[in-house]
Amino acid sequence: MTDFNPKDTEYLSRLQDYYADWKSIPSYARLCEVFGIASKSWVKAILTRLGEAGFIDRTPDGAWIPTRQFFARPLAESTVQAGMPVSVTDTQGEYFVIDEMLIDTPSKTTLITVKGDSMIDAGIHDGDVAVVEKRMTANIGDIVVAIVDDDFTLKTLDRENGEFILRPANPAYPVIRPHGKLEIFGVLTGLIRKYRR
Amino acid sequence: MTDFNPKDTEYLSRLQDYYADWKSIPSYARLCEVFGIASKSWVKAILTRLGEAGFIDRTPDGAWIPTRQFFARPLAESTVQAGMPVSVTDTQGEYFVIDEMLIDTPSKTTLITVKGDSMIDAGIHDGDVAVVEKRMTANIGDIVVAIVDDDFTLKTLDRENGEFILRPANPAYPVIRPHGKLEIFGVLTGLIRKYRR
DNA sequence: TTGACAACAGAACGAACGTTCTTTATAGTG
DNA sequence: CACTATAAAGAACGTTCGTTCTGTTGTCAA
Repeated sequence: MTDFNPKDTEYLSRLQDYYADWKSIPSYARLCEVFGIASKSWVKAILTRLGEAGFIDRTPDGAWIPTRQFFARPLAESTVQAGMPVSVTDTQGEYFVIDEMLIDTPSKTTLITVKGDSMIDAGIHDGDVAVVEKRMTANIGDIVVAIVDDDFTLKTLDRENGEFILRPANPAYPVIRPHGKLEIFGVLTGLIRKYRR
Repeated sequence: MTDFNPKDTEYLSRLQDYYADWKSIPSYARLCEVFGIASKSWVKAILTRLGEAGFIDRTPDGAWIPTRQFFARPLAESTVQAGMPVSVTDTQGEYFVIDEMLIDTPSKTTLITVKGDSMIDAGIHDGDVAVVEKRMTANIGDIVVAIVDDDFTLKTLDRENGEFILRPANPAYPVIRPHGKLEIFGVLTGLIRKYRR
């Protein structure tokens, strides 16, 4: 078995292009066309090398699947200490898939556009998109989407005199003390902001 | 053939969760386990309905693949007017793909982890991930990643007496007045935050 | 010019896969 | 109770898949 060589880079990009189109890694027979070769066994050798290089992996069933590295978005790190900028260290080898980072359980995750500035001190602005994992329990200190009197609100969950309360992150808004029922709709697990360009 | 019914929603969720883990749609046999049923033919019936509902499709080879709708998640809208919560309108039919929303030009986009709190008043916290589109020009008012004296920093671009300056969004930090060269590395186009769970 | 190795091609084979058809269980309805 | 639709189980079958083994071609160096 030979090592991953520059020629395999070409095969990798062909595979990436196919995957971008079809969102799946096809059979060896179809990969012969994709790679422009005629030998299934050689396709297997190529995929094995790509696998050893960390771009693809296999399921317990033996099916080839892309890894994080396959989607390859470089993650750099800007170190700004005490306001004085230090260099961006291009963290080689570290990769990052946005959807995967933000969403663990797709079926339980909802996105909610935030309206209002009642959480502005927590860095949550009007128009931001909140990533909310639907569940009925939360911990003190979590930012939650709560259902109070049949209405939804995004606040920090806290406790006062043994009762749950909902704290805004803006002194201009009052603490919500739900008398009676407090239902949790979900917990804030992520935040997305888009700047107009 | 029956219509897509509420029970299929459960099967769809299972499939989405499996796909989130393995990035592939497995064989009917494995889907029996995933769905918790014992019949391959019924799995096929389910997938056919999911296909007719637009969540999955097939390649020319017959392999099942996810569609855009498969990844898209519902975008709800929480209207919080003047701090008083109003109901979440579950915007039916509106979908949202995070990667696609945040990244227009993948090849020019870099992700940078933010360190420090010099932009905290702009709602950019320590540990947030900045989505940066690499380009050398920017407009006044844009939040930019600038290269000052061979160092990188995230600040708002402004102008003072005909000279470019970099404003932090935190009164505790000084305005940076680069004497001489000011290079723009890129422009902030998005922001991602992950809350620990 | 020969040897060695990398880069494929091709065939053979058993296992797994998708498809189709038939049968069974469950739930609702009149 | 019988009838009907839905939800699933199960078997049977031809095709395709991945795997393995062997054969061929090209290239470069000694």
